[in-house]
Amino acid sequence: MRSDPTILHVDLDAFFAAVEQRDKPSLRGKPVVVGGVGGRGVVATASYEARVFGVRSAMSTREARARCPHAAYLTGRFDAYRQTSRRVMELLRGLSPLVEPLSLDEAFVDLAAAGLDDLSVAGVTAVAERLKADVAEVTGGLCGSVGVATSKLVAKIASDLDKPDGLVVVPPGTERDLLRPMSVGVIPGVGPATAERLRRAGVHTVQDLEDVPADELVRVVGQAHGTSLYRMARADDDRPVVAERETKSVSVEGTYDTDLVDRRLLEGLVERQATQVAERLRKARLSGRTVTVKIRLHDFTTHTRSSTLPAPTDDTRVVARLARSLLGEVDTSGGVRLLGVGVSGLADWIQEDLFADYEDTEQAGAGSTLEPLPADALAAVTRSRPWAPGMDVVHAEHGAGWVWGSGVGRVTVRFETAGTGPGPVRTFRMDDPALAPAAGDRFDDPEDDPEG
DNA sequence: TCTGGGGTCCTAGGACCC
DNA sequence: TCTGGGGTCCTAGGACCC
Repeated sequence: MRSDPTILHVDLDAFFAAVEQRDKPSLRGKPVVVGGVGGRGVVATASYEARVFGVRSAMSTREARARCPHAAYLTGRFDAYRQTSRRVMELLRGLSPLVEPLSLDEAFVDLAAAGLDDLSVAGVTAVAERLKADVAEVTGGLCGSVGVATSKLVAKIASDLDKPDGLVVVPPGTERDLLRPMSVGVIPGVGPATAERLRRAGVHTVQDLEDVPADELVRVVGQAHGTSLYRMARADDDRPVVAERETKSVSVEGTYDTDLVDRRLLEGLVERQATQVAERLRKARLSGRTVTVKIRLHDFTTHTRSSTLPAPTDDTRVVARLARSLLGEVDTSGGVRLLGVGVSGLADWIQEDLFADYEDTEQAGAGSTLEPLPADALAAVTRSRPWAPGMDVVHAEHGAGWVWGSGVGRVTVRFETAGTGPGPVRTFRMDDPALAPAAGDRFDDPEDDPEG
């Protein structure tokens, strides 16, 4: 916790709905609900006019319609939201170089990095007031609620206290008194499940939480959560504002209006999602090793199946083939309501580096000096693990490697050096096109095989 | 026909290695 | 030959956030 209130949290009020009302004057002053409008949609954001009728985020659209039939129900226009968000984030970065976006409509700003002379309560209040006016100006009239405090925890809670269009600065030294009477649910990370566990232990307020010893908290909610809660209960939070955060995973999922049973349809959908994920990976210049499919069945039970490749990929065919194969490991005969495909284990080396290697090899092989791929290279074929489900494993005499590209009469293999990641790329002549392996196939080194 | 989509982080068990 | 601990990686599931 800092000695001055230098952490600012901004949260744009009813953001998606506010953008819609800004862009469509006929919606101003009226209930607006943005979210899924299909049979299984949920509310992403309700305007304050709709909240009067009890419409809330995460509520099913069906229920929202029952509560507020006369609202305008809109699907999201995310490009517009992103554009507006970008303007706000740029504004914040003009205030301080240290800005941590949490989502399109929320960010922390580190005022200690802003070069301000006056970090008193009055000083940061003036800064926050000016910021709110600037937000309205760059967004075309949107409101943001602002909290300023000595920590992320308290700044975030403060921004929520006077919504909409709020401004709360918490004077240093008053944090614990502010939190004590509040429900434990105000602490980020305490959701319904944790709140229920705490309730059963007799803990309802932050004050109650303060009275629980650390080891008991760990027993009730686990190691990481318990130690963190022990500190949060005391407003003891020194988490820094972090500007850059690495992407850890990329995924696409979809919920269908009716439960799907047809295998061919499911396979087609999963392949399409795999294609979208791979496209997004390439666009972001990322590649990843672990492919996961997510399957939510008719009864809302959710299953995931994942498989990790020896090397990262952003290749549509590799992701699609693996995803389809993982789908096959789950019994979907009762009907599927949601399907998803994700890639994680993202690599710190990017596509550009691979292309550099690949193109070098292509040029090196252009003079028809390619070595033939030995006939026995394709002797053994396995269609299951350990390498990866759905991938053909082929054996070569040239060490362990992955087929990186294959074309007519030609196959390119990127070899691996055991344990150290990507190795050299080599291209071989493929004399029998019928045997041509596909990208993602693995060439295994027979000398590694204990059975010879 | 209650329950989105895109993420992050944690836990727990097993494999494997030293 | 047996016992054992620690670390890392992988997988599955779950809680949580906006």
